[in-house]
Amino acid sequence: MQKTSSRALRKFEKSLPIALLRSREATTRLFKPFIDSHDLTMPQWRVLRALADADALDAKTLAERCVILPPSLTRIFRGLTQRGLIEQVECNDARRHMVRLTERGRAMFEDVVQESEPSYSKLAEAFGQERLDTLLDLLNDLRDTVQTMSDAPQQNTETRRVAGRR
Amino acid sequence: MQKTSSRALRKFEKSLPIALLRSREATTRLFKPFIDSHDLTMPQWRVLRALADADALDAKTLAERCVILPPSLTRIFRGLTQRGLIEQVECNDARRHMVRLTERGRAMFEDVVQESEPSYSKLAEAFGQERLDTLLDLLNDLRDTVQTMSDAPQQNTETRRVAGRR
DNA sequence: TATTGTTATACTCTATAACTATA
DNA sequence: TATAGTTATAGAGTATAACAATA
Repeated sequence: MQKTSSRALRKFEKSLPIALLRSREATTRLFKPFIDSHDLTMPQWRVLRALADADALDAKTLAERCVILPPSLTRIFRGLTQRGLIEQVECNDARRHMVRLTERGRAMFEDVVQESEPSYSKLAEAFGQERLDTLLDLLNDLRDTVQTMSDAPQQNTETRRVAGRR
Repeated sequence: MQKTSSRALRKFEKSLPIALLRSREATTRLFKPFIDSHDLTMPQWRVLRALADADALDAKTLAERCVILPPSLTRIFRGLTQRGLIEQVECNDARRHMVRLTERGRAMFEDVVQESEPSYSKLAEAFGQERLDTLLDLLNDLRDTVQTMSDAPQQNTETRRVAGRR
């Protein structure tokens, strides 16, 4: 097995943003019940997930990694702090709002990971672990590529005029 | 070039739903200006995009393809119809709300495609057309795989107990 | 009786700007 | 003067349930 593709894609399926959205929707639907059962929203879960890999992170980093705008993050901090899942950490730079998981927060994170593991294994088996790894690599590289493009958007003056409206 | 991966992924980057979200966010940011300049929201654009590949589609199909819930789609139909971009089509089954692009709608679609083409080309060049094709195949296959899993979620009774909370 | 879509409602997220505090 | 984060606010999407119309 391990085919890369067995059928031609319809035109609609060649749209990258839409393909990403639909794949995410399907994948999320698979794991969302485990998030829901702990009364977490998906953005809240992303914050816990990000903090689980780090000792502590500031709001700016979390906003970037979790794709959450600062105003939303402020609200999310409030909710997670009130529930005792995260706590603020002192920081040299007093402007920064640094947070980390509490013990309770880490326990909840581990619970969710453990409960969703069977679904992940089934997915890895059905889709292929190798292809899953390839997909993750491509996704992360794509993001890096686009971000690099955005950082230096006007390197090629040849293309500049094309952006103009008719 | 055309490397599959040059660096080890951080733990956080191995989360499939999050990787999909971040890649989509980056990709969308690249193309969103062209949607914005026509006063379209992303969901509205997805509807136009889906209709551009078909003669006419009903609400249910559009909801699935565009990842939009029925209540949102009702509102989107209203907005696009008022602007003369889509129109209702008669249908044998009177329950179905079938729509298609108007000439004006198709013209706007073509405008957006044409204006965003340079950005797409730059991305394809920077990321590699082959890898982009591979990514699209993997994304669409992933979606199919998950949907198949969801259709028959309890085939393996061995895993059923694991879903229980402790 | 099942399906399709709309309406109603509550909540959350998105997005921008204005503001505060700190560097 | 620039940066980090919060507050305020408007708008759009998310999600469910209840309903109407049709099959």
